[in-house]
Amino acid sequence: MATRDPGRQETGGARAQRADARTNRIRILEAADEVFGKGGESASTEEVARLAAVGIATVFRHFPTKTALLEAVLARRFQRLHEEAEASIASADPATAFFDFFRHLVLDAPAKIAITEALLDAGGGENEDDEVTRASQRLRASVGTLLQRAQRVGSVRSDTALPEVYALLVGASRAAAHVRLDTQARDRMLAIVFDGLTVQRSGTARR
Amino acid sequence: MATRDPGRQETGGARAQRADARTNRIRILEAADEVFGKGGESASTEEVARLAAVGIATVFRHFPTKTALLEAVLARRFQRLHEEAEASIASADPATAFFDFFRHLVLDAPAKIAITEALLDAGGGENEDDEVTRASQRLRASVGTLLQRAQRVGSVRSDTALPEVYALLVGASRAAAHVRLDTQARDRMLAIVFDGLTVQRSGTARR
Amino acid sequence: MATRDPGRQETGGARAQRADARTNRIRILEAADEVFGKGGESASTEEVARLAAVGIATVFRHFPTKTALLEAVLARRFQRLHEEAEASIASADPATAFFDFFRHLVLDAPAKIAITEALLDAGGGENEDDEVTRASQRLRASVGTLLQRAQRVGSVRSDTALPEVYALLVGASRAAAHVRLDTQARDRMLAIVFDGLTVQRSGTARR
Amino acid sequence: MATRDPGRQETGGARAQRADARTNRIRILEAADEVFGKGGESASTEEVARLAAVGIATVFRHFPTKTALLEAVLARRFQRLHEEAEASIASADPATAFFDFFRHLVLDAPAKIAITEALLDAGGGENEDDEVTRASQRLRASVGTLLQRAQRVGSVRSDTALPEVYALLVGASRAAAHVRLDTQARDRMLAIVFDGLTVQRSGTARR
DNA sequence: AATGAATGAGAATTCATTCAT
DNA sequence: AATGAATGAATTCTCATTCAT
Repeated sequence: MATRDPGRQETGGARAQRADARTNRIRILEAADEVFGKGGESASTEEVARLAAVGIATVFRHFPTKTALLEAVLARRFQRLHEEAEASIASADPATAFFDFFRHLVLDAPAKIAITEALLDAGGGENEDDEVTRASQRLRASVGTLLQRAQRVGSVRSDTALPEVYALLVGASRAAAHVRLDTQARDRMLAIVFDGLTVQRSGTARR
Repeated sequence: MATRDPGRQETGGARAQRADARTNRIRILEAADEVFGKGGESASTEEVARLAAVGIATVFRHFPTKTALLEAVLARRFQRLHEEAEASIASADPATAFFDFFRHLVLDAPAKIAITEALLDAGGGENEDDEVTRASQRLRASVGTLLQRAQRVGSVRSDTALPEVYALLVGASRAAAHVRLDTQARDRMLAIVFDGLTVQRSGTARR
Repeated sequence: MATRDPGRQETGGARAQRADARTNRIRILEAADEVFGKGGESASTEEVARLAAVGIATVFRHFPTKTALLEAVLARRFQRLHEEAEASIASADPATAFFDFFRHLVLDAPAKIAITEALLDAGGGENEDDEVTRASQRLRASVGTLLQRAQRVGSVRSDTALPEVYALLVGASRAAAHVRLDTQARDRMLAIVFDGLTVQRSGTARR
Repeated sequence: MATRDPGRQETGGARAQRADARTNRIRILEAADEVFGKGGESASTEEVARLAAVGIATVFRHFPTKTALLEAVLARRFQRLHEEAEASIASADPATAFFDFFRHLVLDAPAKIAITEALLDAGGGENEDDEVTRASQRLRASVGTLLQRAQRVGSVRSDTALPEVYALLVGASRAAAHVRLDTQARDRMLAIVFDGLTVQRSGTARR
């Protein structure tokens, strides 16, 4: 199904083939992202192959097990979020950067449910040394940077740390993804969290 | 396979047959709660049977499909939370009732991951008329009552409504269940949310 | 579910019970006749119990296996047809008796598909010595008598014998039961068979 | 499990993969024909796989449901009979063609019980638009042609039509398949039917 | 490197039959 | 004698993974 034009191999055979393979790899990853995004991890690998328009064996050539494929999808998602966070860090003032990234994640969550599913399961103190974990930790580190900078300029209360902020980010995203919220309710939810992140003194009487 | 332990009969022969069935039903539900709690809905019914120490057919006699079993488990969870919420309403002052129930849910979440999974997926505007939905809506209604009472006494800001509060409840629970948080981080997370729920004016400059 | 009034046992305990049992036996047989008639032998025994309004265990008490139940149903059907055939023999002139019985079976077949199913499978040279076989052979014998008498008065050609006549009877019934035939076509089918049974010399040129 | 006998490749390597699949498909169909022929539709798909010497999943790859497999078997049977009928039409004089085809079906029936089972259930006024129905109707149409031609040359009485003739064909076949008939009885049965089909005036006095 | 066919290990579900009351 | 619960074996179908081309 993939172009296997023999003529192309004449000049730089191996390279041509690899380009082909790389194309397929990406097609498969994108298909997998969509399929697992919709059907959860219990969606079938065959479905991925179909959407990617490659044979099932090709999927397994690129990713030796279904788990490997899932991990690659996750790692890619983490990587992207990490890059977005890094872009935020580079481009904007600390407060805007932090809150915008937070809001961005929450707003996008319903469209990419599975992303936040992934975020959840690969959050904090991992131990495995695989690509997913590393990508997840890169993202976490970026969020840490965003947080620190916002705290340094006084836009986020100083008596809070990354673990709970990350947890809130994850939780709010998942909530937005699963619970049906209209635009205004979602904004109000964010307002609550943002207010809570801004307030200086922790609540008094309520317990 | 079922423990036909004669010792069990000691409490009174007459209650036997029917009681046995009821016992099994509960054993199955509890096994299912645990199995689906850990493995998600994709865990196998056979596993449930094994844990409940009954034959597979017994599971299907009590719950004609896997879906029915899942729904029974969910409904039971919702019902319990609903009862806890109602107890809160009855027993405590509005502010304590609301915040304690919120905290209670979040603290228990890690131990009962699957509960919050369930909360997530069966949250808001349902349409089906099954037992799960009704149980879910009863819980939601209880939370609504808790919220209103806390607002009436001024312990929760008045410019917020059930949808986002419920979403936050769900989100915080899930976050606590999945992301590894130590006790202090968890408390700080709650502090942020509670502060956000307490503040009267929605934040100004940050956006 | 069946009346288990202990008071009734006082006068002639055993007898009373048996009457109960006999009633149930018949209810079960009738239910089985209907259930297997519609769903074929692959219909479930539980369905029979439900229709008979007895517990499943009661069915198995009366008929130790599903096969036994099936056989009892069959035997009963054969027995009834046998009785009808015998009644024909007793009451009518030989020609009418034979052709009417033939037609009667064919006309009734669509309503009682399963009867003819049974007829088919238990036709000729049986060897087992069970009740079904004996009942089947009684029916066959009756048809034999009907045939001989019709032949003796010259209404059926003399160069034909029971096996093929019985086969035709069975075949025509099954055809009428399964193939959708309107009334006229059914009559024409019978006319063909009856003409064939009447003609004296077997066809000449056709081959 | 599949006979991956290398010897089979001798005819030409290139045709391999696809050809293997086609071979398997046919093997499965033939196995299914036999298995369902003997055990009826309630025979198990696993049995078919075993007889075809392929894995169970291979059966389901070729025929996605058991029903699909059954239909394929039926369609194939109808198609073959249709082709035989067409061959008759092409090759022989009308009377011989008609009566030979009729006899042929009846003689073969005992060897292929299930064929006549199929004939029975998929005979006349169908409504579904699947392959089985179409194949069945092609056969029926062929028999219609055979009949008309035989009528046109006066070998079959003119006051009869396809429905009852088809029903007789089916009925005689089923009878021959199930009721144990020796050769002579079978011939006499055919003689009766053929005589009935030949006679011009429908019977007088008998009723 | 890519493909589609093949495969066995489950998974849900049904059923005849047995047990305890 | 009657009942309903319990059971394991069987059945249809799915899926990740391997093979041969």
